[in-house]
Amino acid sequence: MTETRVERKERTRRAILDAALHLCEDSSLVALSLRQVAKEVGIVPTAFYRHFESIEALGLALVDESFVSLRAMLRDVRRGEGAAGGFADIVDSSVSILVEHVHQQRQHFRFIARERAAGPPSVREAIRHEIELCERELATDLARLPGTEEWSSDDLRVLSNLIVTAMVATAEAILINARRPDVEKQLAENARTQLRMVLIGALQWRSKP
Amino acid sequence: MTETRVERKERTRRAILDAALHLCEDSSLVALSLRQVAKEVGIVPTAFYRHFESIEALGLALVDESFVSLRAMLRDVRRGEGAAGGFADIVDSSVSILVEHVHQQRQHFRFIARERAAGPPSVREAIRHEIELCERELATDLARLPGTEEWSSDDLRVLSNLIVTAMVATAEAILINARRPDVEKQLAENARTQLRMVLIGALQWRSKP
DNA sequence: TGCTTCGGTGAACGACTGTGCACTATCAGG
DNA sequence: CCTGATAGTGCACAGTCGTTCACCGAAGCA
Repeated sequence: MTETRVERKERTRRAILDAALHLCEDSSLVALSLRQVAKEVGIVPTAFYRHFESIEALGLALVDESFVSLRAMLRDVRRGEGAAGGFADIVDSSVSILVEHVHQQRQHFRFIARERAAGPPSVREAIRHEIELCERELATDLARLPGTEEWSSDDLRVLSNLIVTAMVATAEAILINARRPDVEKQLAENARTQLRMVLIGALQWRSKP
Repeated sequence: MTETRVERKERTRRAILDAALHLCEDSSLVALSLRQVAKEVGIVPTAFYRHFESIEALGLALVDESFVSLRAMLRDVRRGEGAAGGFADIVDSSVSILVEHVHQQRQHFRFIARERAAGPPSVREAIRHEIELCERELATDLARLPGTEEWSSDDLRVLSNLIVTAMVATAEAILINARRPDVEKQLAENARTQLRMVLIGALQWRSKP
């Protein structure tokens, strides 16, 4: 025997997650049927229930998994910030890392981008919550940057929200234009310009007392 | 007789559009069935075909209709800009108009926000195209603002994209928090702050030669 | 007035949906 | 080694789905 029982179960679970991720590439979770997933995995429909209570539960598992990818990206971005010299370097490396991760975890980013707006309510809620956490983290990062010493925490959150929104939009645009390296290069350059514009504005900003 | 034949037909068509819009409030077009719509309207499923070739065609019609609402908003924004005094006034009035229109045309904005990411490919494409047109228009508006005389057209587009992205995100957030006036007020204030930050950055910006 | 056009009807089809239940085969632990 | 747990099977059920077809009745034009 080469596999223990829990290993086999985990393998099937993974196969289900992968199948769902694959089927979600050009549709949404709400238009996904249990039977499609089962057929893709190569199991009988009822066996699905051995692993997930419903498609919605599957979706929540995919949210968790996808945000592992996203957080890995944020870790890389932070490491880049530590190594980089000035603002320009931070912007350049951060966008490069974004582009790279979107490529490597295309399915996860696509899933988040789509289900954020279209998934079952609980999935939407979960994604919204995770993104809010990311914004909060970014806000504390921004607080450490020179020039933001006197900012109110509200303003930090607002700036953080703007940056996250712009980067999410960039990721979506990259996903739409996958397999078009020229367009993608332009999108990355645009994202860098946007970040620079925002940071220039931020450096001039003074919070109201 | 109170109604001519074309009037009756148009009335049914409207009823179908309204029913679809209503059913799309908490689901997506791809999870919408022809029979649901027909039942909601009060006609037999096959009668649907007298008005639309498919659900997808219905979606494209809804895109057209929704962007009529959105363009009406942009017209109001431009009128506000003409009347307003300085940058601060423009920002304040623009965001107010956004909030107001999102309320008045809740279903249309919700539809765009959702199907933009989750709709059938042709619907996504149509929405993407319309938003791009809006960005283009905003770019020409920005070109008329004092301080952007020396900007490259690329930079104008990039700034326009950033602003549109931020405003779309604001509209989505308002839709999520509908019926919570306190949250909504905060969101509007955040949007104003973001616009001010961006404009401050833009005023300092100099395009590369 | 008579004929045509056409929005809407109703039955029928084959395919697909989620879910329940009884079953089997196999691995893990006593 | 035997026994209980359990991942996966197979069948069945009642719905819903999109689409077809022949048909109806009233509006509109001649």
